[in-house]
Amino acid sequence: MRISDLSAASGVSAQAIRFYERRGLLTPSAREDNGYRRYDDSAIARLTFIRTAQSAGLTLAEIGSIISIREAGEAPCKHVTLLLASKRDEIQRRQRELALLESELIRLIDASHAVDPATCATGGVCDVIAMTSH
Amino acid sequence: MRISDLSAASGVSAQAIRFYERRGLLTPSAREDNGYRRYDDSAIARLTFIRTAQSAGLTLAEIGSIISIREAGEAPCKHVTLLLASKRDEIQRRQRELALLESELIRLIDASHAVDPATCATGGVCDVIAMTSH
DNA sequence: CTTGACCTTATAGCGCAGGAGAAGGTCTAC
DNA sequence: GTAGACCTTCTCCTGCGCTATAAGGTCAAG
Repeated sequence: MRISDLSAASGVSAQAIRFYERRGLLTPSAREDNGYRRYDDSAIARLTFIRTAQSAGLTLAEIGSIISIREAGEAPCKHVTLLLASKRDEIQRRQRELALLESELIRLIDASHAVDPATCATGGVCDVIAMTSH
Repeated sequence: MRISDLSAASGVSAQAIRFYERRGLLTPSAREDNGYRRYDDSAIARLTFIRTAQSAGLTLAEIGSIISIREAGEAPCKHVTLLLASKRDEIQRRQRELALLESELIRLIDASHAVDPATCATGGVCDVIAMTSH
């Protein structure tokens, strides 16, 4: 299988496949005499794994760390569990940040209805923005 | 006032101030004979405005659009209200995405407890990740 | 023998908000 | 006169995940 076949079979662009290779996520099983990359079917499964892990919110670096452990002959289970838990924590942190920002925005939008364009912030830029609770 | 004075008065680095200038957010009131930037007190208020708007989730481009309207002699109220509303929508979209991702992660973490490292995914990389609901 | 479809590498760019550093000019104090 | 504290412009670097382009090699069909 050559790179365009792998691309067609996996739905991942050839450029992205080469990019993953540079990141250590997927190595061709061999090279042809002319230097072309050669892949076997396991490459399709590998790309599926990468895309699935991405959809679970993992970065390529994190995905690479899982693959490294597996290729070192160990089971990455414990590592994966820790990774997923820290990702969950990160997302929950981010959710709290967004909730704060959302309520702030709603407050500002409410306040904006009470502002008169004719007299607002003639010295500054915008009175509504200035009402942000810092 | 020179750039380092403005930096000290505002808490914004001199490099960031120059960066804002390139983005059209803050122009020095004049240049000294030697080319040094000169600022008056309104620059402090302008930087405070920029930082406040940033904390409300606006990008520099969006902040610049508000400033442009004000400098064109108009009140940016309507524009600001629209901007804040679309920002709120964007954040709510992002919140929904994160909530989905969070429940997915929690599901995977739960499932990971049932996996045996000795027998998991010997052909692939990781069974837990593969359980992601696509 | 040339066209066209593939492949290779290397490099640059996106958006976002700056930070870091080079290479040089300027001004004051000692 | 020289140290050092400013200032100027310029370009590159960061993280993230690619995409796009250039410049060239390879191979089968017509």
